[in-house]
This record gives sequence, structure tokens and C-alpha cells, in this order.
Amino acid sequence: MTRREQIFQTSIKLMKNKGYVGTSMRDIASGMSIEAASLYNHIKGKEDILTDNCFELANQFIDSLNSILKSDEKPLDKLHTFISNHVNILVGNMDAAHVFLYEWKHLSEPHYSKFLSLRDEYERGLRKILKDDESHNNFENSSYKMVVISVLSSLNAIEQWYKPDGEIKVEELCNILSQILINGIKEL
Amino acid sequence: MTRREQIFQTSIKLMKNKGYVGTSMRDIASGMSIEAASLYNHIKGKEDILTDNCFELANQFIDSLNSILKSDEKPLDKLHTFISNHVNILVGNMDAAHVFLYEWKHLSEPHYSKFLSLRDEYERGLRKILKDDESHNNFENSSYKMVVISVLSSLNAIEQWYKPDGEIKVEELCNILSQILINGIKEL
DNA sequence: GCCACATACTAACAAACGTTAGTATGTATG
DNA sequence: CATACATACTAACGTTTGTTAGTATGTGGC
Repeated sequence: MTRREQIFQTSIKLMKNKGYVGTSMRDIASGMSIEAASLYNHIKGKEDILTDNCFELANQFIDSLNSILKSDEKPLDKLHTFISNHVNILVGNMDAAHVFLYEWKHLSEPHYSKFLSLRDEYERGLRKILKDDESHNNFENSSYKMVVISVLSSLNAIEQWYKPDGEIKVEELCNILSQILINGIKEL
Repeated sequence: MTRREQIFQTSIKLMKNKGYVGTSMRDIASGMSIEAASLYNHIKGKEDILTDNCFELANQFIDSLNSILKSDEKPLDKLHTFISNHVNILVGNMDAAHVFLYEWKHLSEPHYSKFLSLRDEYERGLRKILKDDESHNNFENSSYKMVVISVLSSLNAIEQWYKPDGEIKVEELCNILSQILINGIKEL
């Protein structure tokens, strides 16, 4: 791992607890046992950290989406793959995911707008996957946004409680979440 | 509305966009067209704003929970009431809800710990309501935390997209969300 | 042995931060 | 008229912020 990557990792961990704005360059430096000024040998500035982290994850999500959209799976299988990919990206980057989810609003332009448009693209992708699944094609149009965001929120909540080293394995996690989302809490 | 309440309202609106740490006393003052020092005639300090906001909402949620727990509704009806109450509190305080949900981590002790314990109490309450409903009493124990957080996350996500003046009424919102959560997206 | 590079340091900068002290002004109550 | 209160101001404080400039040290390749 390069020094730059070490800095990112340290920063993300701190920002998860104290937020992007609440984490100072001196906090980060201190976490690496160096001086704040030394950080600038490896990164251009503080926002580098946020920007890189947010788009690194955003691209993973978008890549996953695109590979699903152009696959020839059946609609319901696409939904399962979507859930599984989403969960795996989250679980594979627990700290980074938190910052990605809750600190992106501190991006400055043009990154802010770019990020929002990627997020929109992802939500429209999930919407398409849901619409193509004819086993529940009787949503009202105005309900889709609600459904899409509910599903994503439930998935993203993993970051709040999942322990990668705990007793629940990732595949199991995907299965249970698919169950809850598709069949509801009634039938688990 | 007292001057103090006006300050809170202005602050919450700013903090929704720029976060608690990212919103300065001068930002707030500027939003009210006064000087930063003048704010201190009405509040003790910056953290007053966050603390008051977080516990105002937390108490609303806890009050709702307690009235449900001691009611004699049937379990499934309790769940519906829980969802309805939760949604109504959120919708009745859209800006405040955002700050409540995402900025509480900047509370300092002892508020931070107190807040966490209220949150825990609320989650345990929902868990009890779910467990009492025998129409789906076959959860594994380790799944309950997941279910509770999934439900709450879906409900809390309302704050991200719901427009109180839009075409969807609050009762309708509660009904659709109950459907999605209880029966899953499959059967809507 | 020399050069390039990665890595770190000290010192300092201007700006922004939350907050305090002291004071002025209007308005309502007695 | 006097007193109290709400509300606002200017000025300043000590601290923290992100960042830059300039310099030192070690390590690997030619």
C-alpha cells in the first residue's frame, strides 16, 4: 500500500467518526504520527481525500449496474445480482462506504454535481430493473421513487451494523436482505 | 415564534445543507441578518442548537413508542401505528429530521451517550413490537437487528425525497410504506 | 560518487472559528 | 419618568484551520 493510500485509509477512518469537516489535517497527520505539512507531499489538499473516496465507490456501483443492465439474466435474477453486488461493495469498504454515504455533500463543484448525476444514474438503473420484473409490475409511477430509495436505504444501512468478522456471512446477508425486500418482513 | 426559535429554524436549515460543523455562527447570524455576537443573547452556544434539536425529536419518537407499547392494540396494529407515528414525526419536521438523523454524532458528552441510549430504547421497542406479531414469528434471533434497522432506514429515507406539498398525502405515504415493508416490493 | 525521488521536518501565513465584554436602542410595565 | 427586558451592535480574544515555502535525510539506480 502506497503512502498515499495509507493516508486515505487513516483519513477515512477518522472522518467516519468526526465527519469530513470535523477532521483536520492535523488530526490525520497525528493519526499517522507525522506533521500536517508532510501530508502535502502525497496529496494536493484535503478535498482530494473526499473526492477520491466518493468517486472510487461511485464508480464501483456504476460499473456493477452497467454489467447487470447489459447482461441477459432474467429480470428477477438481475434484481438479486443487483442486491448482491451492492452489498458486496459496501461490505468490502465499510469505512469508505460511511464517508461515501454521508459526507459527499461537502464535495465542491464540479464534483458535487457529477456525484449527484452518478447517484441519479444508479437510481434510474435500479428503477429499470424493478420495472422489467413483471412479477410486480403494478406499481404506480409515483411509487417507484419511494421503492427505489427504500431498497437502497435498507441496503446502505448495512454499514451501520454489519461486522465483517461476525457470525453472519456475506452470502447469507444477501439472501436475508433479498428476502426482506422482495417478500417483506411478513414471510421471512 | 420566539427569537430563539427563529434562530433554531434558520440554523437547522443551514445545517441540513452544510452540516453542523460546516455551519458557522456567522453563517447563522448572516441568515438572520444580524451579527454573530447577537446570537448569544438568545442561546448559550452553538451546541445548544444541536442538542435541543436532537432531543426534541428523540423525545417525540420515544413518546410515540411508549404510548404504543402500553396500548392494547393487536400486535399487527401496533406495527401500523408505529409506522404511522414515525412517518408523521418525520414529515412534521423535515429539516429538523435531517439534522437529527445525520448530525447527532457531533453531540458532546453526556448528550452523546444519552442520545445513543434513547436510540437503543427505540430500536428495542420496535423489536418487541415485531416479536409480538405472531404472523411472522419465525425470525432467527440474529436477524432481528437487521430487520429493525432495515425498517427504520426505509422509514427515515422519507426525509430524502418526500415533498410535503407534493401529490402524495401523508396517510397515503404511510399505507404504501406499510405495504412495502410488511409485504415486500413483490406484492404492491 | 552522483542524482533523483520519497519522505519528513520547522516555521509561518491569512483566514475563519466560537465566544466574551461592554455598550446602545427601543419598547413595554410599573 | 423610571426600571426592566429584549435585542442589537462593535471590537476583540485566543485557537484552530488549510496550506505554502524552504530545507533536511535516507534510499535506490546509474
